[in-house]
Amino acid sequence: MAPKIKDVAKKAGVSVTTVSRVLNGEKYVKDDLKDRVKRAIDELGYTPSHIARSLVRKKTNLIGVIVPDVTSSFYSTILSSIEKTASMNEYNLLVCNIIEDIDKELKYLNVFKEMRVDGIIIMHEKLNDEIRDMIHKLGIPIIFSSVKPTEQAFVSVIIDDYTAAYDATRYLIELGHERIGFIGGDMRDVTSGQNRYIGYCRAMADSSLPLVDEHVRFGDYKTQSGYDLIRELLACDNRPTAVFAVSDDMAVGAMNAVRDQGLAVPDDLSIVGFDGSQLTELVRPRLTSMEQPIQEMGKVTVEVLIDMIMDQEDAPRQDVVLRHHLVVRDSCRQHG
Amino acid sequence: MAPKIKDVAKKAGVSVTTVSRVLNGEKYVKDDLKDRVKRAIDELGYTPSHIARSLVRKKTNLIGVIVPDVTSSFYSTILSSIEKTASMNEYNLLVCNIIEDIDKELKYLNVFKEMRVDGIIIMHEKLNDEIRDMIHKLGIPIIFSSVKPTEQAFVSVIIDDYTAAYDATRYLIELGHERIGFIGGDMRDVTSGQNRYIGYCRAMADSSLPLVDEHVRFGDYKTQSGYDLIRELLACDNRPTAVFAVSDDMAVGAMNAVRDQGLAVPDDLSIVGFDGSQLTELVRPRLTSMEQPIQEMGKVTVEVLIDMIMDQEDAPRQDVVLRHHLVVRDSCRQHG
DNA sequence: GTGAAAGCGCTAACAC
DNA sequence: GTGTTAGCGCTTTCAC
Repeated sequence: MAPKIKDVAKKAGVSVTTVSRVLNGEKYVKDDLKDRVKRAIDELGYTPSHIARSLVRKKTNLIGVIVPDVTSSFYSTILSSIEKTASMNEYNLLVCNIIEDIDKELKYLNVFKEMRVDGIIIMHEKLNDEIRDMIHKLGIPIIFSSVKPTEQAFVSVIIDDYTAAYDATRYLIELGHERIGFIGGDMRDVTSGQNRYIGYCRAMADSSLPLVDEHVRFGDYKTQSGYDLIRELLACDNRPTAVFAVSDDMAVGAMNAVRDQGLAVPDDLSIVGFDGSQLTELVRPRLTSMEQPIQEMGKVTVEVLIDMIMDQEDAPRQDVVLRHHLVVRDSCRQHG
Repeated sequence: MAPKIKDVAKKAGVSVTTVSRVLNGEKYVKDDLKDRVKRAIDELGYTPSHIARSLVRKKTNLIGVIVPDVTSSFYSTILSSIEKTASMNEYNLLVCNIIEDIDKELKYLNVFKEMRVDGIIIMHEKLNDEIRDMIHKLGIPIIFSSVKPTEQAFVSVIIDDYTAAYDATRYLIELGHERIGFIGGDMRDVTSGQNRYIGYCRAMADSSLPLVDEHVRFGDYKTQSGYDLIRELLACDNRPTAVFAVSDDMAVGAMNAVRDQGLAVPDDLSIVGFDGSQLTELVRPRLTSMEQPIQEMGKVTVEVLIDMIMDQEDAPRQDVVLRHHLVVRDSCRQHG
């Protein structure tokens, strides 16, 4: 069995308290004792048990993270930033990949509770009643990243999705496009579904451009859905000359569909994506996209969460709204 | 504070032992007591502390995972499969994303030790002496996934990289190509560096095709490196008509470089990738690739690791070698 | 069938 | 400065 603190104490000829003290860097230990303890620790290859520590300290330094899909370019990037920031602050991650499996999410939420994680990060907004209920009862600091659930009580780190979508659409309008299609997400999602759709609508209306029902389609943010939806758009008579897709994955699917139909981006169709994921630089033509500050979003999420964890007062929290910006690449061109 | 087993016992009017018994599904409890306990648990919203349990059971149901880069298409997919399998078996994941940071890896290995994780999964083979030493001393079951370190003692779940590379090269040869370039990985890596290179060399030699130094380049598996290396290849006089890249990421970088030079895949250059990641279907032309059974690899890794964890005897283990196969898509064409 | 009590490995009063 | 000891929340002999 692994050596315990008692073994170290015996070997160093001191009490366990003293060992505990040098372990925790307290000062009230004479140098020679400290040295003896350190030597004993080295010789025994002793590593304190985080389990036992957590039990008495009532703090695990664990953060539970619920990710919709780690294989997505957007989420894996934000996860990587979360992990980096957590690690720098001595926190460790318990990762749950839900893939739209509500049972799995509930199960994990329960695991997080059993594990007594110090905080939880959630990156989706498809909260059904059961989940919402569970979250409220948990009594553990929770933060949402990249989404803002309807409940005002939850704190989020997000961008202004409405304005970002408005700006993206506006960009196409300024390029001279008038028939601009929209490839949307799930309208049950407020942040990434509704807000982006409304931003698009508003930009169109503000320029007195008509909203054509046929040019507006909703999917699930994924490549395949972008692919399928664009084929529908292309089949319209009087098809759009430009399209705004609410995720880069969808935009890439759209690009592929255009190409597979023997047409070209941006000559036959201009496309602007959303997220600013790695994909934008990976495809040809490179994808113009409304960029979310993904790295920063992950970083800030963890920092605010740790703040919440440390805060005894449980002070009320504001959402953090980060800045978006359009990165122009090669997937759009001037029209007419 | 969260209710504890004692609170449940009091509320149900039984001893903590009895509560513990119904918690752990033992049979020697009368039905009416069992009911009372269950009701008390519900009313209190009691969830047993995994921490306290781990302490006494000496089992955490935690698996530490060391991933080179979660944002890579290959690793995020295998991670997702690992997470799924672990979760199904009641194990949770502590994820470490190292990004070639050896200090971070050492730190995490230490965290894994402190946390008393039940097992560790490592997905790279760049083990320096310090890490190797640490791993040996750990005394925790360890398994390598997708790589096989030099030490025979470590167990791995892999494909036969040598033969896979041989087969990939062979495919290009059978298409009539004779000047076949190679875009390799890090030659310090046995599995994905050396073995794939040797497979390529052997396939060329077996067909009496010359190995042209200029046509062989080494990088770091990433898109950018594929991009840069292919530009070098294209600059050669008598440039290759086909290229084998040892990762899909590199292959995609290569495709982009070809296109950015005003050339076309596969007309001017045939490209075969390696991994069978999601990227293969995302790019145009779609990428022909030597596919690793990524999902299965993750699944088997976890299953074997759990076997090792459960096994008191510490029985010697064999590596698991899974089957590779070439998936032909649109990035290669017949030559001459 | 059920409960009392010891102990898992550690920290933190409290005493000296 | 250092050591004794009482828990942290649970499981598990061992008695009844």
